[in-house]
Amino acid sequence: MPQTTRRADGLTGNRYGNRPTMKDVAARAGVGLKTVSRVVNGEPGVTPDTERRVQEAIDALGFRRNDSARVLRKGRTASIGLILEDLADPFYGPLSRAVEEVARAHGALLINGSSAEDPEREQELALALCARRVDGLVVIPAGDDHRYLEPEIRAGVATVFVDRPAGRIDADVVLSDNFGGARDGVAHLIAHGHRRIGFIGDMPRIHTAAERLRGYRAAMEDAGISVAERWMSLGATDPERVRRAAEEMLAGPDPVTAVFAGNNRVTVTVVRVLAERARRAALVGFDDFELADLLQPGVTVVAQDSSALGRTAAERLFRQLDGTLVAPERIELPTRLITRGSGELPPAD
Amino acid sequence: MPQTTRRADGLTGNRYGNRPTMKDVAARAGVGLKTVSRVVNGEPGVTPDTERRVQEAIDALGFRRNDSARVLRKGRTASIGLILEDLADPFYGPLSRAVEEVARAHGALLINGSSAEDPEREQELALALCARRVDGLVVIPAGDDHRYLEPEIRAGVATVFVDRPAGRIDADVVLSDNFGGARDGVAHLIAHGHRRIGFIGDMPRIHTAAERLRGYRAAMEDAGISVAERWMSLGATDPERVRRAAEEMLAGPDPVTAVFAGNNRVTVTVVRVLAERARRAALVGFDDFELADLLQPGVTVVAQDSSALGRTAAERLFRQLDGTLVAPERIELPTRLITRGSGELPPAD
DNA sequence: CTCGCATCTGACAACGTTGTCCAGGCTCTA
DNA sequence: TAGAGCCTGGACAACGTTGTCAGATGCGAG
Repeated sequence: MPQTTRRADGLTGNRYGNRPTMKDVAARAGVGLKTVSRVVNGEPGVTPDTERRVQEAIDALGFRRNDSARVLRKGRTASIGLILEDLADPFYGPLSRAVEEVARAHGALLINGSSAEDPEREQELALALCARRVDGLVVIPAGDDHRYLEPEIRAGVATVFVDRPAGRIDADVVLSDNFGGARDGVAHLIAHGHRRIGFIGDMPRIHTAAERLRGYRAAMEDAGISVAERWMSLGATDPERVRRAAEEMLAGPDPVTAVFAGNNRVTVTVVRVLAERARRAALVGFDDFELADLLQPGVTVVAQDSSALGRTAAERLFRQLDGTLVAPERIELPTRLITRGSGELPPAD
Repeated sequence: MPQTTRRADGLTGNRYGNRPTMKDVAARAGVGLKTVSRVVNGEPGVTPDTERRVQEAIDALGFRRNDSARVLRKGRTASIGLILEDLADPFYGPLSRAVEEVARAHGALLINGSSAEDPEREQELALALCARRVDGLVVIPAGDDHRYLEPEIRAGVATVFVDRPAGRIDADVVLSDNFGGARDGVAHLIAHGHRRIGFIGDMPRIHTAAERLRGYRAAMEDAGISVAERWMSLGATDPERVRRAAEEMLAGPDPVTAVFAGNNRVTVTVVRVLAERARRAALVGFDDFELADLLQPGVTVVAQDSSALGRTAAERLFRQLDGTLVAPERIELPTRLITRGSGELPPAD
C-alpha cells in the first residue's frame, strides 16, 4: 500500500491514483476547506469572486468530490439495490428499467446483481449491498427465507419484494395476479371448447409457478373437469424437458387438445413443438414476448406488466424512505389476456 | 439531521438508523476496536476465545461493516460501472450479464445506468459513478466526445468502451466487425441473385450505423452494382419511419427485391411489412433476435455475440486494473451469418 | 525466580467530506 | 464616528473503518 506523499505539484498523493481533494483545491484557490465544500455543493454564503477562484482551481486540478467520504458523513448513499434473477431474461429488462427510472427521478443510482436463482447468492448479494449502505433494496427473491434481512430492515434499509413474496418475514411485496391470470387463460381455452388441457410449469416451490398451477386447477374445477395427472408437468423448464413433456401430453390415448404454458420460456419451446406437428393444438402462455403476434398463428398470452411491477415496487420503496409508509402491504397487479389466434383454435379431436 | 446520541442500550445512535459500529461491538465484547476489525476481516492474531466473544457480539447486535468507511480508508471500492443505452433492449441483456459475471469473478459489484442514447445523460452518469469512485467504467457511448473522462482516466479509473468507439480520446474499445458483417450479409443476398438491395439503418452519426452502411456500399461496389439513392434509408429507426421507408423502396418502379436491415429493431419492423405482402422480398438483418427461426420464413441474420462483447470488455477492464495493460487497443470481434430462409429467397421480379 | 521472546491486543492517526461555531470585516444607522 | 448586526470564511471535530506501532501478557529457558 503506497504511502501518502506530498508531491512537487502540490497535490496530496493518495491511493486513488493521486486524485486531488478539497484540501488541494482550497490550497490552490487560497481559501479554506469549507469554502470549497460550499462551492461544490452550491451552498450560499460565498461571494461570486471567491466562487470563481474556487471553480478555476477545481477545473485546473480536475477535482471530483469523493462520494464515499460524503456518504460516510451524511448517512445516505442515494443509491438503491436491485437483485433479480437474470439480467439476460427479457422479462426483467423492462422491470429493471422501470426501477432505474424511478430511482433516477429520486436522484438515486441503481446497483444491481443477479442471483441466478440461487438463494445463497441472493443473500450474499443483498448483504453486500447493505454493507455498501444502499438506502433500499428491491428484491426478486430466489430463496424462501429472508430472515437474514431482518437486522437490515430494522436498521432502516427500505425493502420491497417483487414478483414473488418474501419468505418468513413481513415485508412489502408487489406481485402479478398469477392465480387470476392463469385461471382466466385456462378458462379462455375452456370457453373455446377444450376439455383436455395440459399445464407445463415450473417447480411449485417457486411461488409464481404454484399460483399459476392453482389458477389452472381452479379453472378446470369451475368447469367441472377433472384433471389427469399426465396433463401436468411441474419441474425444471429447460427446453429438453419441456419438449418431452409437451410431446408426451400431445401423444398417446386421450391427448390434450390445448396447452397452458406457465412462463415465456416454456411458451417458446411449446411453440416450437407445435410448429412441428400437422394438427395444431391450442396454446395460451403466461407472460408476453416480443414477436408473439408475428408467429403463425399469433400466440395468445396472459401478459403481466413487468414495467409496472418495477415502477410500483420502486415507488413504494421511496415512500418507505420518505417515511410516508408504515405497515408492509401486498400489492397485486392485474394481468391481461391478449388474444392472437393460438388460444382460439378449436379442439381437434 | 438527527444528532449523534448515546442510547440506553449502549449503541451509538447515528444517521444509519442506529446501526451498530465496530466501536459498539468492541464495547460489548469487551475488546479493542482493532480486534473487532481483525475478526471481521479474518486477519490473523486473534485467539479463538476472543474471536468467539467478538463474533457473539456481532451476531447479537446485528453488526455489518460499513463499506463506505472501508472504501474511504482503502481506496478501492471493488465496484465497476456500466453505462448502456437501454436496459430493456434485449441486445444489452446478455452483454450486461456477461459484464456482471466477470465483475463477480473479480469480487466486484456492478453499478449500472442507462443513458437513453442521450450524451448529456451519459456524461452525468459516468461522472456520478466516478464520484462514487468506481474502480472502472464500461461504457456504451451515446455521445461522441468523451474528453470529459480524461481527468478520471488520468486519476486511475479503468475505462473500456464497447459497441462503439470513444470520441476524441484514446481508450480501449471492443467492437463487433460491423463493416465486415454488413458486407457479408449483403454479399449473401447478391450471391442469391439480388441486385436491387435496400438498406435501412440508423443515423450515420452512430458509429455502428455508419460502419454497416459502409459494408453495404462495399458489397455492392464489389459486385459492380451502383446504388440508387432511394434504396437507402438513414435516419431514426422508429417503427413508423422504417415502415414508410420499407414500403417506399418495395413499391414504385424499380423496386428492391431484398432488404438489408441495419439493426434488430429495424429487422422486426421490416418483417412485419413483408408479412403483409404477397410477394416476399428477401431479408437479412443485422443482430440476431429470439424466435427469428420460428417466423415464416426464418430470418437470416448477421449475428454479433453480445455476451462476448461484454465479457471481453470487462476482462480488459480488470487487466487494466491489474496493471497488466498499457496501451489502449481496439478489438474487433467477428460476426456470424446465420441462414434461416429469408436471406435465401430468390429475387421475385 | 527472573529474563527474553513471541504472541495478542489496543491506542491513535488517517482517509475526504460536511456540520458547527466563531472570528473578522463590512455596512448601515444613530 | 461609534455601535449593532450581517455576511463571509475558516478551524475543528466527527462520520466508521484500517494501518501502524507500542504495550501487555504468557510461556519457556536459564
